[in-house]
Amino acid sequence: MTPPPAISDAVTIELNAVLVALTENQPLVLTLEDGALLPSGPFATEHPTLQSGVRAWVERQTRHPLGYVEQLYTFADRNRPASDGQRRVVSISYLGLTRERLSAGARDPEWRSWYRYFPWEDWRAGPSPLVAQTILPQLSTWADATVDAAKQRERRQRIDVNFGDGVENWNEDLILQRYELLYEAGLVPETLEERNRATPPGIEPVPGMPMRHDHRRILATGIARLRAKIKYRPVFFELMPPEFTLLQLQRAVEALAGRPMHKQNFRRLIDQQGLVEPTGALTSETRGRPAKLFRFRREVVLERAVQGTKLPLSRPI
Amino acid sequence: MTPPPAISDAVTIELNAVLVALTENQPLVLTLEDGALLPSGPFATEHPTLQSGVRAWVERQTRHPLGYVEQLYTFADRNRPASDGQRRVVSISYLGLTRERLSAGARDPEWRSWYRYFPWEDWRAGPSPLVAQTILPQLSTWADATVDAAKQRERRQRIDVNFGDGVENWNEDLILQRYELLYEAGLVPETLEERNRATPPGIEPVPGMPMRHDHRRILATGIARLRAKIKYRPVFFELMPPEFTLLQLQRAVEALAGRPMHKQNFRRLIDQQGLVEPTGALTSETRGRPAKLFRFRREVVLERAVQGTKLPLSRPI
DNA sequence: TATCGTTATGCTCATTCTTAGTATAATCAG
DNA sequence: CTGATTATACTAAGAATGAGCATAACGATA
Repeated sequence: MTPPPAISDAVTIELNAVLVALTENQPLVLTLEDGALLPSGPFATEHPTLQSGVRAWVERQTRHPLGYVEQLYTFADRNRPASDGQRRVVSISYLGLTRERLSAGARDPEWRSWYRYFPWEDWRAGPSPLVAQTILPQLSTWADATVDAAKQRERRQRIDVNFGDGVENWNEDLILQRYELLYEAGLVPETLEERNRATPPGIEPVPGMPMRHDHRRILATGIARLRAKIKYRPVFFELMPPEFTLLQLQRAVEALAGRPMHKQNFRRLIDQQGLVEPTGALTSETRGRPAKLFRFRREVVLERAVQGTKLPLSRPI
Repeated sequence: MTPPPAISDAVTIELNAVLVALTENQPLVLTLEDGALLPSGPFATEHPTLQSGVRAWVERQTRHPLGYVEQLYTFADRNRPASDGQRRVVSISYLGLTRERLSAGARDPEWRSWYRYFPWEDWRAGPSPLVAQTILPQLSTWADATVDAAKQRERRQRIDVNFGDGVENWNEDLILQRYELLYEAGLVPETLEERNRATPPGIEPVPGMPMRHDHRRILATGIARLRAKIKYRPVFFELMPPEFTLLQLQRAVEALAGRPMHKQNFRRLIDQQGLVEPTGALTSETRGRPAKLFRFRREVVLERAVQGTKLPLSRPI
């Protein structure tokens, strides 16, 4: 049932990482070559496991310990097929969370806000005008551009599910599906190279940086996973400094989720679940009344494994 | 940053599948060689993508269309390291749901209830006596068997989180963690071969069939993913015949989740969410009052993509 | 120094969701 | 005809959620 693999079926493994950090309320991702690539490395024989392979070269590159690592997805890259005698490449991507950032301002690697790649995903200040003003009109045109009535209906429905009406029914977890829809509609290029070709007439490309290969898609996958995960596992503490105020914590979660949250309810949930404990200290870095400092109660991750976290991610806006 | 991979870093890809079907309220999984292996196949050059590779050989083997396929996990098998000139094997596993089963009663491949591999995971008839009577006592012994007080506390906590007290606080999603804990405690063998060695004194092995390599772990991963998934995506319809009664649907979900559900609330949720529509027909295959037949409203998967399903999986028992 | 803007924090209230039923209907076996 | 069995409608209590009011404590500034 498992015939001995032929030589030609040998592949090379490439590891990709979506490394996330958080600074000044911006969700950052580590990039190379002017933001065009995610860091990647080979999976070599000396690595006992895949995950240790990732940790090894990431920590060597960033010189910072990786707080949390999780496998994202594996795929055989269609953009780099088995050709000219090269072995086929299989990419395994990982999501990593890290508390501190590499030398700020460095060019390569460089931390960039992920909203530079997906500007329409930032709804922290309310519905993104990009969606209502640029994306939806063009998607609408795209939906109408098919003669097949059934197909037209299906397109409209997909648009509706993924983007809502531009004001309501926004689900931040659908970032990957939205990206794929935009790509299908020809509104975003799949790769940097593709962007350099002529833009079809009548199409105004949606803002947002492309990357090489399928790295932008991998990034979308990582963000999607993280956005989904924070709803049932308090992984966001991996991105926080040892001590923080509740507002800082809220801003961090908002940065990841890309949407605002109700302050009082956020606090209620966080301490109802016993996720934090006061350090006893206060801070007055901010302007108003000084806030208590808290630290994460790492124990609860064990205790709570059963229930998970709940976040007041204010329902579909 | 990505040095050209050396020849020695070439690997062979193996695809594994956890194929699930459902018959007479038993969750079935497709196995080979007397239940010792999950079906697996090579990833060959002719396959454009990984998923199409899986579909290709699975459908050839089972002669049934695969309703739903999802990638599970990728890992470099430690049990089959690069040795004697062989290339290292990287396994990519998939979860597949199928509506019909292969020739019933066949020996190879053969459908088996997954509870033969994880008997303690079946709580449909209430708390599994295996947990309270066999597993917990032995885990308790294991926890005490370390002198390090901190470690002891940590072990106790893990046991508590994963198994509850044998009666309450059972979370069906933790099947993988439970399996890993049992393995760590030496209560289940990792492989078939391992079982054949001498059992340590004082340890009564927990019932449940082992498999070869790490296939039992892969199976646990698949079940865990499926149990988690049905809570927010109505994938269980992929396992149902075209028409069914609400009780049949409930029994199906219970078979997957391994726990009983509240009948009235189950129905309420299912139709509140518009997941089904009556066919107009009744059935009296059962003894009592005839039940309406329903069919799945496939459209809602699109409409509902935002919200997902909700199931009255009666809270931690 | 009094006021204002700003942030922190405690508390309430209406609404919705869940859980756990009770009650009644419709069939079959005997 | 009776009891067992399954289907289905409906309800009451409690928990969780979403939204907001009210008050506290600070710095800046008039």
